[in-house]
Amino acid sequence: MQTIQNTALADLSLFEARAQVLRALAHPARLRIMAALAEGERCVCELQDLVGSSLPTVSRHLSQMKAVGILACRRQGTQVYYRLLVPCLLPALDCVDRALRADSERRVACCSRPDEQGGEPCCDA
Amino acid sequence: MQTIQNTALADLSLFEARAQVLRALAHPARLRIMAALAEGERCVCELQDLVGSSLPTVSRHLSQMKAVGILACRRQGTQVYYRLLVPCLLPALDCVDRALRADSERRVACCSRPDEQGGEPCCDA
DNA sequence: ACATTATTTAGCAATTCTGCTAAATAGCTA
DNA sequence: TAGCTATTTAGCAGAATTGCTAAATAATGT
Repeated sequence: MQTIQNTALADLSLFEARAQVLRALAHPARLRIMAALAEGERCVCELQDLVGSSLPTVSRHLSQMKAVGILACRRQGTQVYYRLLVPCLLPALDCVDRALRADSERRVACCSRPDEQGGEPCCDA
Repeated sequence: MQTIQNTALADLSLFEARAQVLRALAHPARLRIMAALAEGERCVCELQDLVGSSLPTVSRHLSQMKAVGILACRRQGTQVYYRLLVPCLLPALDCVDRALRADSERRVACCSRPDEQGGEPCCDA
């Protein structure tokens, strides 16, 4: 019997694990941190300047990313330097940007009519 | 100047917009849906069987993904078929899987010592 | 030991997300 | 029109996330 879920789709924990990684990325401050770490390791205080939140908040963002294995850190004196462990995430985020561009073009294409005499809805239901 | 148009990603900073797309992915049910739609469009009822939640819940997951522009839908009779709009997200998710594998290997490598006489912490602080 | 700097942890209030049921809407057919 | 199926919307309660301040920990130097 061949249902939709007989490939990798049936594996429950895989999807949960993927979701955890994505949640660890899905925050503007954490994405800002990712972009900074793309250029090399940074200590927590440098990252605080970047994201502009309180230091404990930045520290927790870093912990969340470290907990799912996308960052690592090393201590040097009193400072802790974080670095990116999964470089392929950067091109993956590029795809997110492509999605954003495609979406905004689509909105312009279907919503920019001078007068609104049209009967059908702007985008598909 | 822009029309008021609905939403989501139009007037946000780049990092906020990216985060919204990632949040739209960061749920096991939605990732399951993504995997199914990788093989072609599916109607809502098929996807309900796949994720096993109530129909309204599945519908809302789909709306969330559509709101950020990664899915689109078309109506055929009483059914609504959803499809993937941003195929490059699939290899991007592969990178997430690589991150997961790397993380689990790292845990094995640093935590599997027969006896725990070691003084230093298992992984870096 | 004490002080200083850098970072993390605890704990709290506010917000957001999730999944449900009930009700509304959309399209089809008799 | 009414009746039927498929889907969406509304509204609620419970859970998770966020950002803060205050307190704890870590490494270093006096």
